[in-house]
Amino acid sequence: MRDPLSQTFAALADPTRRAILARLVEGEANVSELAKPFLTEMSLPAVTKHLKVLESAGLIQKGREAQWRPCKLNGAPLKDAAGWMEQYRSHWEESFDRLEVYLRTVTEKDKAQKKGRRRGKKS
Amino acid sequence: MRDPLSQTFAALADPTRRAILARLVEGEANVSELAKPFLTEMSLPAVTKHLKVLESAGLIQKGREAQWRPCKLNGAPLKDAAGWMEQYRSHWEESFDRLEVYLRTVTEKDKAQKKGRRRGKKS
DNA sequence: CGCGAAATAAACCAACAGGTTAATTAACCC
DNA sequence: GGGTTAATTAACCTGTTGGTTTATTTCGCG
Repeated sequence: MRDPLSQTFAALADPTRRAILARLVEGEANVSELAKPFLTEMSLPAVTKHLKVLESAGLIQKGREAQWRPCKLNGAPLKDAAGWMEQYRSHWEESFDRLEVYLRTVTEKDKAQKKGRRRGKKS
Repeated sequence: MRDPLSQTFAALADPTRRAILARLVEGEANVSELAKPFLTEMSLPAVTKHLKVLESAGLIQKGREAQWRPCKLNGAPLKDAAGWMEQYRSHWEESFDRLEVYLRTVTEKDKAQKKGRRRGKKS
């Protein structure tokens, strides 16, 4: 049993699960509705497993309504994940490396060279 | 070989690797410096492997200086990760569920007026 | 050169992830 | 009760992860 943050990131580290979460933004859906887009690539039990991963990471909550299991998104764990990332914002928001920046300007100059005269410096 | 986003999240889904990134915020460090805090829990080759995961996820860059491999943080991949998450901000920032909101207001009223009028109707 | 330090590579292993098929549970409806 | 649908469980398989220990590479230095 891992720590919650690890569990959250691990749950997000799969495109199927991310797609499920994305679908869930539109609103609740039961298992077979969620599974529909994936049934060409994988079986229903496979989706069930993905849902179990999401659920035990706390990213979704599964209810029960007769034979259906309506799933809904729970964003709470993302808060901690985003919080952890926040600490690195300055490292991605620009110029996380002077050399990188230097190379970018050089590249732009190369491209613009044929008639270069002060092009925009960031696309 | 997975898609970049999955790779990024997978790399973050381990506390050792997150700790290494956190350390790297302070500045560059070579492998044995990075490994030092973990050598009670695991061997050096284990750390090397973690670094390889981080590197192939693009989260660090490893240079070479004589027999040292100075590692530096590269925040770029976190940008996409944070970008993906952004879509869910409203779901964690509050009121991702009406019941939740309802309960919160109830709680606030409880705290604020210490003599409740109209308590919750469902447990 | 030869030694010591930094780091990686190789070979191996246990545990887990992600998928399968087949069987089972649970609920509805006639 | 029996059939149908929704979903899960069970048993199984394969590839990957995260760790180990041992050996090897690469460099600086006296």
